Amino acid sequence: MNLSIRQLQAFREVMRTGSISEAARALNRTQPAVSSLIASLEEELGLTLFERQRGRLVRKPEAQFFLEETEAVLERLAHTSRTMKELASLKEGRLRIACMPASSQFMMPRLVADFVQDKPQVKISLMMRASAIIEEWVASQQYDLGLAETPPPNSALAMQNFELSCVCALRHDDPLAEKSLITPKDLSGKPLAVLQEDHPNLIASREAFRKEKAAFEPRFELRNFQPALKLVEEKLCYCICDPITASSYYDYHQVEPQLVFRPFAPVVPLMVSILTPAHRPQSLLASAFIDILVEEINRIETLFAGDGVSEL
Amino acid sequence: MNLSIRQLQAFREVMRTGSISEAARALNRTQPAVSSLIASLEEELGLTLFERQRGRLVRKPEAQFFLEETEAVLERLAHTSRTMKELASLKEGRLRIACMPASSQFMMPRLVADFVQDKPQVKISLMMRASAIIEEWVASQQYDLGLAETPPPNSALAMQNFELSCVCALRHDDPLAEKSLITPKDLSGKPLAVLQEDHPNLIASREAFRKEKAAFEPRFELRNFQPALKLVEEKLCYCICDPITASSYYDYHQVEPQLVFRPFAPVVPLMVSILTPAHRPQSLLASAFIDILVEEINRIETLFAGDGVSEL
DNA sequence: TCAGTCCATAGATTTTTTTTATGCTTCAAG
DNA sequence: CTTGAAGCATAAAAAAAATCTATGGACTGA
Repeated sequence: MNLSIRQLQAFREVMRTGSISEAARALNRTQPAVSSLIASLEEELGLTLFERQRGRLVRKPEAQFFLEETEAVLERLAHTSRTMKELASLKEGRLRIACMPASSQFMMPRLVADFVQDKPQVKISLMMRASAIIEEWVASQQYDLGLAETPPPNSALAMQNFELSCVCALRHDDPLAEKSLITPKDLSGKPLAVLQEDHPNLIASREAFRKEKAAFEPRFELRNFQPALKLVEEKLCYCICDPITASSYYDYHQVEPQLVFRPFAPVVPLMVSILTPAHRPQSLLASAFIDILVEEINRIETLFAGDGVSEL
Repeated sequence: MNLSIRQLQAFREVMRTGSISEAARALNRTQPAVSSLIASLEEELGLTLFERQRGRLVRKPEAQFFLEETEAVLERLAHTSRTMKELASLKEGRLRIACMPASSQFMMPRLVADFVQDKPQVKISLMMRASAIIEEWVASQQYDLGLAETPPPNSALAMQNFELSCVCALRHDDPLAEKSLITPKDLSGKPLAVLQEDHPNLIASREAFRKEKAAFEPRFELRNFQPALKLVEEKLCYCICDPITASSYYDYHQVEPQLVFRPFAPVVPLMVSILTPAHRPQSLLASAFIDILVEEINRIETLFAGDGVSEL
C-alpha cells in the first residue's frame, strides 16, 4: 500500500472538475503534475480510473467508488488535523485534578473556571481529598495533577514544592489588628484554634511559641482551618492558618470581611506541592494549568507578606 | 492540511515499538529518516507528541489520541487499496445484464455461472426481456449491457453486431437429417413453425423460399423458437430457427437429443447485438463479461456451420 | 569508566515531484 | 477545410523532499 495523499487530493479534484487541467488550476499545480499523479495512482491501484476519450477524461464506474473512499480518508484526515490543532491550542482535552481541602472551596474552582473560560471542549474533573489520598491517586495516574501538602519523596511522583508562610487571623476590630506583624508574644496565653495532633503545622506553631517563650494555648483542635475562621469571627480564639485558606476567606467574604490576616513571625511554614505522575509526560493542558496554578500560589505567597496589603 | 502517509506510518510504528530506532528497523529505513519524519509531523500538527527524556522517547497523552486517528486512516486506506485490487482483478463489483429470450434460458445463465465461478464478491443482475425493452433499458443506463436483436441505430447505444445464420431443426430420424445442408426445396410444402407477423426472420425465410421457388407453408406462428422445437420433436413441423436457441436445445437435451440442426441455405440471418450505454466507459467487469460473450457468440456461429459437427 | 544504545543534526545523495516545453487530438468557429 | 483553442501525454530539466552516511551528545548498565 503506497498511496499518497497528493494522489488522493489530485484525484478528488479531477473527479470534481472533470478535467485534469481544471483540477491543476484548482490545486495550483501545472497540468502535467496532476496528469502524472493520476497516472501513478492508476498504476498503484492496478486499474484505470478514467477513459481517455477524444482527448478528454471520462470517469469509469470504478472511479466513482474510489472517490467515496478517497473522500472518507481525506475528510477524516482533515478532521484529525483540525482536532490536533484544537488540542495544541488547548481548546480540547481532558484534565483530572485532585486538590486538598484548603484549596478546594474557592481557589481551585476559581482557577478552573478561569482556565476553561475559552476552552469549551475541555473536560475537567476536580476532586477534593486529604493530601495522603491525593498522593496515592496521582502516583497511580488516576489523576493528572494534584495539589497537596508535600508528601515524603516518592519515585512515582514529580513534585513542585512551595513553602507558604502561615498568617494570623484576627477580627478586624481586635486590638492586634493594628499591628502589621504578629508574634507569639502577642498571642501568649490567648486561645488558639489549631490543627489536630501531629500535623506539622501544629508542631511548628508550638515550636514557635516555645522558642519565643510565649504561652501556647490551643483551645480548638480541628482537621482544617476553614471552620477555625468562623471561631475567630466569633471572638472565641485566634488562628495561625495557611494563606490559601486565608485567601479563600476573602474570596467568600468580599463584602464586609470580619477578619484580617497578618504575617506571623517566626515563620510557621506550610509545605504544599503540585504533584504529577513521574515518568509520564504531561499533556499540554496539564502544563498550562500548572502554569496558572504556580502563578496563583506565588500570588498568595506574597498576598499577606507586605504591610496593609491584607487590608484590601 | 499537509500530513503525509509516510509520516503516519512512521508515527504508528514508533508508537508500537516505543522507539525511533526500532521503528526504523521495522520500516526498513534509517533512524534519522524516521526521526525527521516524526519531527516534521510534530511541526505539522503544531504540538509535540513525544517527550525526549534521558535520550529516550516517552509518549505524551496527545500521542495516544493521535494514534487512534492514525490507525483509522491507515486502516481505511489499506482496506480501500485491497478493495481496488479486488476490483481490478474482477473479484468484486456489480453487473446488470439484460438479455433477450433466446439467450435467457441456457446460454446466459451458463455464461454468468461460469463468469462468477472465481468471483465470490461479484453481484450480477440478469433480466430477460424483449429486445425493444432491452434497448431502452441499456440506453437509459439501467443496465450495463444487453444482448438483443439489433435495434435501429441509437446515439445513446454502443452496439457490437453479429449476423447469425439460422439453422434448420429436424428430428434425428427424419430423412432430411441425412443431408448436411437444407434448402427451401427440401422443405417445400412442408409445415413450418415461424415467428409472428413482421419479424425479420419470418420475412427473410419467406424471401428465401420465394427466391428458390419453393412452397412456403407456415403452420405455427410463435413469439419465439423455444416452443417451436417441441413441435418439431412431435413431428408436427420443421423450423428454421436461430442458432442461439438451437445451441440451447443441446444444453437442455444433453442425453438423447431428439433433434439435429443443419445449416440452411440461402442464409436466413438473425441480427443480434451486444448493447452498452454510449458515452459511458465500461466497468472492467462489463468488459470482461463482454469478452466471453463475444467468444460464445462466435462459437455458436460456427457450431452448426460444418458438417456433422451438430451431431456432437 | 567503558561499551552499547538511543536520539538529533548536518551534509551528501537519491528519489520524487513539479515545471517547462512540446506534440497530438478534438472541437468549434470562421 | 482551415485555424485556433483546449485537452491530455510525454520528455527533459529543475526543484523539492526524503533518505542515507557520518557524527556527536546523553544516558544505561556492566
